[in-house]
Amino acid sequence: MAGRRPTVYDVARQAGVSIATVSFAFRRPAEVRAETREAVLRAAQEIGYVPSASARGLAQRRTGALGLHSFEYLLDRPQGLTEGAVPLQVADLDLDQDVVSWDQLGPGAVSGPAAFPLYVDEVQRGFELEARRHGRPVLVGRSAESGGDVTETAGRVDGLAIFPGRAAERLVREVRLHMPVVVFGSPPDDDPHHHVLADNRGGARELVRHLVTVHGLSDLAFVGSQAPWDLRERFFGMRGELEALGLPAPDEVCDDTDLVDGATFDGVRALVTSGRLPHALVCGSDQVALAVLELLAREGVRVPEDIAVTGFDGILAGRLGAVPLTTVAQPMEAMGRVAVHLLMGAGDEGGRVVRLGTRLQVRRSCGCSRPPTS
Amino acid sequence: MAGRRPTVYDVARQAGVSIATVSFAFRRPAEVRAETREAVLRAAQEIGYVPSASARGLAQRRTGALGLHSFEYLLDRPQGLTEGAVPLQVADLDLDQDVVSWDQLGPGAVSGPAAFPLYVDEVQRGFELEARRHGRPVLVGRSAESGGDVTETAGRVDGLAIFPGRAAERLVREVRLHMPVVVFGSPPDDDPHHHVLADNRGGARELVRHLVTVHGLSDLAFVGSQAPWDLRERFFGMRGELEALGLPAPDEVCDDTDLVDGATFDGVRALVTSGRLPHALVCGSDQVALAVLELLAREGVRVPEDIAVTGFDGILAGRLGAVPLTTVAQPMEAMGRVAVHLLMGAGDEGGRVVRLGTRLQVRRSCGCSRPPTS
DNA sequence: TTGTACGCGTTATCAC
DNA sequence: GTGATAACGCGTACAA
Repeated sequence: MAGRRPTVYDVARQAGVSIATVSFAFRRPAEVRAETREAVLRAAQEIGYVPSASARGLAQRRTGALGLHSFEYLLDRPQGLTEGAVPLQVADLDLDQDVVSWDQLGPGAVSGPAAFPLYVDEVQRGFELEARRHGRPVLVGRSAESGGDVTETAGRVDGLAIFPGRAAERLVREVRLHMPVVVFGSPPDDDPHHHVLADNRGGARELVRHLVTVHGLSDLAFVGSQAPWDLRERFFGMRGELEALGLPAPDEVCDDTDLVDGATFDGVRALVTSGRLPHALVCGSDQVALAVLELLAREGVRVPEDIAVTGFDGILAGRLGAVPLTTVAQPMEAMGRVAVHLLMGAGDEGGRVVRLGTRLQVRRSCGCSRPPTS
Repeated sequence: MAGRRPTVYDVARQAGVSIATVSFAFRRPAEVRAETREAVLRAAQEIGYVPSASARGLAQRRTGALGLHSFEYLLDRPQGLTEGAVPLQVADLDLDQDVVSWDQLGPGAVSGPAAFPLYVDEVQRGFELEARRHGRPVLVGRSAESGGDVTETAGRVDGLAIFPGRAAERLVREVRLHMPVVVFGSPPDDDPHHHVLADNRGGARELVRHLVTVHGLSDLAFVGSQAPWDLRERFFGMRGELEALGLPAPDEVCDDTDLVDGATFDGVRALVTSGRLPHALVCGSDQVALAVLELLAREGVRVPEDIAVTGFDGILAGRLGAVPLTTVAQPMEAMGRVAVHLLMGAGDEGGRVVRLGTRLQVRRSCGCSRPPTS
């Protein structure tokens, strides 16, 4: 297994040719005599030659790979929708047993509700699928919100898609990467990057229209931090639709909790204890909505009987709880695919903005008993 | 955006130092005078310097990344559990519209039942999480079952985990990669690779015990190709437990359909039309089980009233159908994490076998009405 | 502390 | 068709 990795020189010696011929045999097989080619390939096979992507990348000035970098705020527990989820500590396991029993693995081992793919994961899925269609390997990099790490990822790829996360929006705007860059869900400023985003305002408006016109709810409150641009857009969308419907719109969100470990949701909690609940809590994202559902359940508030709750994103976890979540779905796989498409478009010079439509997904948490769509 | 990428030479010139100093400023900041370091970093920032991983990898003889390569049989439609799923064709989209409406995206856009993460995806998730804990970027490569592509992935990483898929087992055994390698779910032969696998026999036995002792079912039939090693193990496990319980065990599977596009399941179909159904269909994997459930539903056979159906793996999709699937869950996230752990263990020389325990997940499809576990 | 020079394994441009 | 040989950008002895 170990030992020095064989190089073109080793193959050349083994086959009795020069390194140029070896390179040709691999890259332009047609321009090499058949027997020489055979000999080279056989030699390579025998000694276990694996071309070094580093050397190739250096010589060609391109790596051939595409990158996807996420800035994450829940760094080592992205798998947990709720607090307290402890990732599996592999180092603590005794792997030499005959069978490492399930019980030793703890909750981090299984696809429980805490292990569903989140927003980023579902977009990543589309990214990987599309990249594979182009024959490109994908490099997945993740980091906390410091800037250095993104160049770490960037150095390995020919094009990069970025999830700026909660607070890296400015950082991403400033970084200069000298390669095609796609930014997800971030305001399309005058930066040189491509932008792929969902129609946040439109989606929020459609959702609000449903709550108002179908369920007759008029007193809506928004839950979710206003730091990320897309959540602000959703709040604006909600206000815009309320006004368009002739209803009073709140000036502020009722709870701007940031979804970090141990988020308390004081605003929602205050509403509950005051006993003056609004008709609906419009949450800025599915993850926020799921946390709110959990909180309400603990407090004995029934959804949707006592109050409606909605999300935004359309992640799988929303379908699976005791109260399936009404939400605005983003076309996550499509967003990932579009990002690859933009990165592969060598011609254009960046700065494109692709806005994808959303779809209202009516489930139980808004009060619909027999959802028209699943 | 475009233009030549800045190098250490550019930074050095800009900062008025030598390239060695630039390199030091990044890699051993302590050994460089503070002001020089500042100057270098500022210069780098200004001109948008991104270190080339290719050059670095070449110089250090290691890339710093870990790889995960899957051989897949459903190459461009891994998202579909059923046939006919057509992936989104990004190239056909007009991305210059104000908003690309949802309807233009087609079914490939959304997390529908056809977009759930499959076995490979869930293991990959654990792999990525653990890799990030070690600060390693992950390179995801996928290919059909030809051998060349795996070296393509291998050339880019310091350690590689491989899903051999349906038929690449032998190929993987023969390839010599000169780096730590982990193989998932493949027989632990005398190859130099590490192996991470689930306790297939044990899991199958526990499942059969449940069917026999709790539900009183005795006539069990196995569904699923016997080409992959782990499916064979599961069939052996089933037979072993039946014999241990004093029941007759089938010599052969009742249907060895390979799960490819347009799989017909003639064996199952024959049982249905003959009217002589066994008590239970023990399927070799969840994906097979879900396809069988679909077939039975079309044929008007009720599950679990007319027949019990079980799976193996524990993928999310199994929880979500009309009839939630009783299955044997593998600790998929844990398997991914363990793989990284092994790849990072520089000391040992390969050939370790880690077998992880499974867990019976009782849901509706076996006939349990109020599942003891979710 | 900082600079010079060589090596890392490929690709590609030339001669032959 | 094949063989020398010069980049490619960075790390790092070694020298200064």
